[in-house]
Amino acid sequence: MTPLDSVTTSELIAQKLRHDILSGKLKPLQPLRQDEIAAQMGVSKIPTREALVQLKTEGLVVLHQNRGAVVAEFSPADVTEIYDMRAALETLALERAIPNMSKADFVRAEGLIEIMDDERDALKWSELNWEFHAMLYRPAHMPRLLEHIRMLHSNVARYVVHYLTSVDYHAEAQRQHRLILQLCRDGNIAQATPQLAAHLTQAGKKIARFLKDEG
Amino acid sequence: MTPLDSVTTSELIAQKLRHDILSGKLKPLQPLRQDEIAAQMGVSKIPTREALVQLKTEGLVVLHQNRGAVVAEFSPADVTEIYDMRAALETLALERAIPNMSKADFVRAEGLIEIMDDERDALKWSELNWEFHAMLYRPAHMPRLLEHIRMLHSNVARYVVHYLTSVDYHAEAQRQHRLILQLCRDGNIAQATPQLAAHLTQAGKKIARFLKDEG
DNA sequence: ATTCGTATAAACGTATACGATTATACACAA
DNA sequence: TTGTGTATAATCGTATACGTTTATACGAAT
Repeated sequence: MTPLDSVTTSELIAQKLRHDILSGKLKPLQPLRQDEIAAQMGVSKIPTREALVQLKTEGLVVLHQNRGAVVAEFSPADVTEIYDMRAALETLALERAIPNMSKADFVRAEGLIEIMDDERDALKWSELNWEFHAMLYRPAHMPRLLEHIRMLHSNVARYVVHYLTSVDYHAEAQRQHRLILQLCRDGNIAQATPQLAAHLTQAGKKIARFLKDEG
Repeated sequence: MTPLDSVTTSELIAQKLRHDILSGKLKPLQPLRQDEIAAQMGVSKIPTREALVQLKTEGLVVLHQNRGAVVAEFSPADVTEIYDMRAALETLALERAIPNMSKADFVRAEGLIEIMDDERDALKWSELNWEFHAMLYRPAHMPRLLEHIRMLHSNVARYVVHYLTSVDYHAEAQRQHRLILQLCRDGNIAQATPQLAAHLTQAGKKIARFLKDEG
């Protein structure tokens, strides 16, 4: 809007909607009306529409022809599918990253784990969790791969937050994080990747079951 | 435009642009001007913009703030990265699909291979090649996974077509296709998935090297 | 000659406006 | 009461219009 915003209005709206969806403020199947969002943000519908197109391809909203957009809902089967994809892609990323990891990477990863020990807010913990994983994968120097993983992660982040607020999974997750990090330090690709895969598919199953149980 | 088109104008434009990019009619780094495209299609800029946003997230175009869109260019490193991702995701899909394959699936897959034997047009061959691979993965019943694979495939399709018009890779690819299909018939997941991975990474390396050599 | 600044044109991003589609409410008939 | 048709409102999708940003051409200064 103002001449100084170096980022486009569409992207600002997409960021806000993304945040509201991931934090749970906007719930699955909730309709997202263009006029309403535009008015609330003080802009017109057009950047709003472009933001919705963006979020559609990210998998966070679903668009129906002439019937508007709703927040995407994921079935338990969808969640396990996404975690299976994550396991496939993240093991690839880790495998390629380990040979390139530096001492500084290990220090920062360890620092993140320690911060996570004390973080009680589920949403913030989830963000730190992503940052930890991303740190493990960045040394692979595969930007497209990282972006795909980020999108998959953000697809299930809502459910992770929801799960974490009900069940205390932190301790077990942290134990696995420390184990994986140690295997990275050792340069032990052969054990690190299956450990990561197990970490992810286990989490996926837990969350899918949780979703199923609560109906 | 007319009241009868059941698909949105944005999607029509996206389809046309996608086709023109994949077929090589629009070349890497070529600018895509909104006004020009809109005038050429006889519509306004707005659906054109939405189509470009869509194609951006598919990785086929790159958008620069206030400087418009260009057809995405992939470096050799990008191509190998995408093939590595494909190998990871497609082996997952195949592994989950094999237990669900039916006799009809095998018949149709074999039919596709035979059609491909006689197809000389590189673009059409590439489309048939995708159809063959998709057929192997559909029984997995993982729609999100299939969609991700489709996007990755379309990202490199241009370069595959380019490669195929210069180098005769058909015979070797067909041999590998027949081998993989036979392993699927046998229900031999343990051999089918590494064979598929080899098929893909080999193709990726060949195409990346080809790109590098021709500058 | 090269560099810098300015004017002009081209292209982008968004607000407004309007026709088309879908949902909702209500009357009427079975 | 229940179902069906129609009128009305709400919402979507796109064209037009306009201000802003970026690129290009040209002239002045070093």
